[in-house]
Order: sequence, then structure tokens, then C-alpha cells
Amino acid sequence: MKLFVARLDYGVTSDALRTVFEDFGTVNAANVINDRDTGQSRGFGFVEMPNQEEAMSAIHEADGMELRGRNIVVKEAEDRR
DNA sequence: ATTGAGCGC
Repeated sequence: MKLFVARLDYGVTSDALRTVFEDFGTVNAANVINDRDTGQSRGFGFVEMPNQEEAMSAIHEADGMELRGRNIVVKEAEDRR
């Protein structure tokens, strides 16, 4: 299951994102999206979790949680556009 | 350091 994570602090890296979600279960992959031209974080990212139950509990647990001073938003990801 | 309502090339 893929999770969409928004409102990330610009200093949050893919590795940091993975560490956060590993507290809720197994994480296959996590990546923060950076602007292709400037390389700066876009402030959102994706987390892939193989266990759906862990993924759903991660949504409920991590949505709204504070990370680096900002409250993040966690939702199920839409199909890649 | 920067901070937006946003779904990765």
C-alpha cells in the first residue's frame, strides 16, 4: 500500500521519512519528492508499506503528527499522475 | 534558512 505524506518540513529527507514510518511497521520504500530543477524539497513524499494493516494504522497514527515542527498529513496515495 | 492545501519522471 502506498501512502502520500504531505506538509513535510523542507529539511525532512527520504531516510528520515522511512525512519518515522518504520515505527508503525515494515517500510518497503520511502521518498521525499524534490523539485527537479532546484533540487529543493517539495514538502511531500511517498511511503510504501507491504502490510496493509500496518499501513492503515500508520495513516491513523501518523496523520497530524508533528515532525520537525510541522504537522504532517498522511493519506493513501492516488495513482501516480 | 526557506514553508504550502500539495500525489514521485
